Amino acid sequence: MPELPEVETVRKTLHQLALGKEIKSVSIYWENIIKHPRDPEEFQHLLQGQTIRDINRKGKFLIFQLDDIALVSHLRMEGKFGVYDSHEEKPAHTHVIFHFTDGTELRYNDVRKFGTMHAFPKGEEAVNKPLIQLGPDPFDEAFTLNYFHQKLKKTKRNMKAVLLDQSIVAGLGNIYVDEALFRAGVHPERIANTLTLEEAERIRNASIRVILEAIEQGGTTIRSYLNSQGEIGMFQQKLLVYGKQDTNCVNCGTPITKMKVSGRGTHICPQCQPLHTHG
DNA sequence: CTCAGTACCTGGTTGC
DNA sequence: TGCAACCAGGTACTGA
Repeated sequence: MPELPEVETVRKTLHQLALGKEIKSVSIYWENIIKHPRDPEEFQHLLQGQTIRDINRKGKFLIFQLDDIALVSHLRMEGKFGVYDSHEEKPAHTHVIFHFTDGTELRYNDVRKFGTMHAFPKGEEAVNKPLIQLGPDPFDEAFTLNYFHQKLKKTKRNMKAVLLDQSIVAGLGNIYVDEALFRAGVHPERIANTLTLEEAERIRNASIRVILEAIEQGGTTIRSYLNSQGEIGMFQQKLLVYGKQDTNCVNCGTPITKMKVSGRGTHICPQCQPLHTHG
């Protein structure tokens, strides 16, 4: 469940469900999820007795602000958080449980075990990996056209790879990159340092719009089981190219095609997103 | 330094 | 039907 709008939806849900709860203890069933501190027992120790005071987000990262600790978590491909009563049956693939003093618990579930958690003394999360590497969110003031165009000028990678690079702009993933490039009318294999300022502006504007609309819709739910409340997104109804191969483009009627770019499944309208300008 | 390829995992789908 | 290969909303690491 993981691009910016989905993580933001999870954040809002957990803010409702978990704020003010005190962690009594932490159970860890797959240690590789815990990245910092290295020692899982130290991680458990840091969180014990801490109360959840706020829940923030940067890019695709959730940041739980506790009394003295910041817990930074990334859901990667399939990570999910949910708050449950402690006696509710524990589904498969539950790898970390934060037991609260009130008899409820926050569970981290992740079929592919790709997700990550980092715990830091409060304040240190912002100056350490992984957060330190992130560029601005699309709608941050820092994501100016000038900033974006300068970044594009410095690389010969294609636009798909550039928009997936979280150090340039944080929060876009495979779905929203395809949607933003389609709305901007730019082919994903266009080389970044060949883009005009006008093309950069179209991509920037499309990225911001797509992300904001998706947040309003509660994110995108595809290929997902019915799960915790945070997952029910509606933006899949607004997708124009992602997963739409062999359907007709809403602009020109040309069939949407699927290809591989930068190792990722990529959806385009070949008519609206030409790689080379014709006649 | 940049960048393409691979590793990390499991499970659903596709195709022989 | 059986089963191997491929695919999946992501990123860290490796080595050229």
